[in-house]
Amino acid sequence: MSKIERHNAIRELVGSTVISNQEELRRKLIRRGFDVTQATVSRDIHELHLYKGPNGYALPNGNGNGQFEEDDLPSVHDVLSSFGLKVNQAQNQLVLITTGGSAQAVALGIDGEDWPEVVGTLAGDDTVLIICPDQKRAAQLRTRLEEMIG
Amino acid sequence: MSKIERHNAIRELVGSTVISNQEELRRKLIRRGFDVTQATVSRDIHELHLYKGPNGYALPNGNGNGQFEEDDLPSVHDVLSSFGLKVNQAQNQLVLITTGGSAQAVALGIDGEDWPEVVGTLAGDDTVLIICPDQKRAAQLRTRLEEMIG
DNA sequence: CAATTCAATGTATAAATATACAGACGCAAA
DNA sequence: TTTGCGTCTGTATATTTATACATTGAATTG
Repeated sequence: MSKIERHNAIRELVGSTVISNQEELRRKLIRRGFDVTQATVSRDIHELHLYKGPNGYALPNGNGNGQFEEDDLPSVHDVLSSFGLKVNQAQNQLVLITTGGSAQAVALGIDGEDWPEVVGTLAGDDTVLIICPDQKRAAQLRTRLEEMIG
Repeated sequence: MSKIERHNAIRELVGSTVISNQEELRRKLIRRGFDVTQATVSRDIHELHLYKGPNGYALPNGNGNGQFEEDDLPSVHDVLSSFGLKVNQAQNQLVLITTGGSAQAVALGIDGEDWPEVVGTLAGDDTVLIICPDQKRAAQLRTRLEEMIG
């Protein structure tokens, strides 16, 4: 994987999660497939002009709006087939398991669709919580997501 | 000289000069009559919530970062009117959409109120999930939140 | 008054971060 | 083909920062 891709990943990570130290960032990068050492992470932080403050690392322009700009949303089909692993349902909620570090991208893909079955989404590292209006529509969405995951 | 005076001196120094590391800050404090060690400087930096970035240390608002003070809970009305966009309800759950990166500040404001309608909150980047005891109280809270958002 | 508590600080060192040096790789020129 | 150069990265370690523990001084308590 390229350095540019790694920088993009770092921007996304520090923009969406709290990263307190370089080791934490390094581990998250490894989970995304970037095999790097602390030295490389330090250099990346320098090159990206990141700040470190009370809440961890941050991007220069504040707390970093979402790394995927509004006009650059990933296709939901692409991200689900690439990163989606499994969907579990609990009443009106779906829990979507993704590959490590991909939850935010997947959530953005889902948000971009404006599906009526989706009230809202919440992304962690490898888990997306999807809130649906009711149980029936959750089941419908689950079927759709599972088809996309393949 | 008092700790408060030292903190004021640090604020002035990092606001007016480039301070790249704690030893440099320590030396400048000594020149102003504050006899301190690196450990004390580190503690001061933590207490003042300073950032360290490409140009050295900076004050919390120095780099345009809009995060709120940790020991100063934001007023829920302030954060909702500033960052709140929309509230959706699904059964006993409310999904509050915020501006990018503001979900945690908003959740903090809500948590600080100890409302009986709030069992708990979960914040992502631009989404806060609020769990309520039941559907009726979720509807009540939704109305209140929407009034605050304006 | 002595004892206790608390905040602040220094010392020593653990943890975090930066960087010198060497090697690998790709590319272009000779 | 070889050579030179630039970029990138890892290893080892230098530098910077955070923190455990002990001490001090002031205020409070019995």
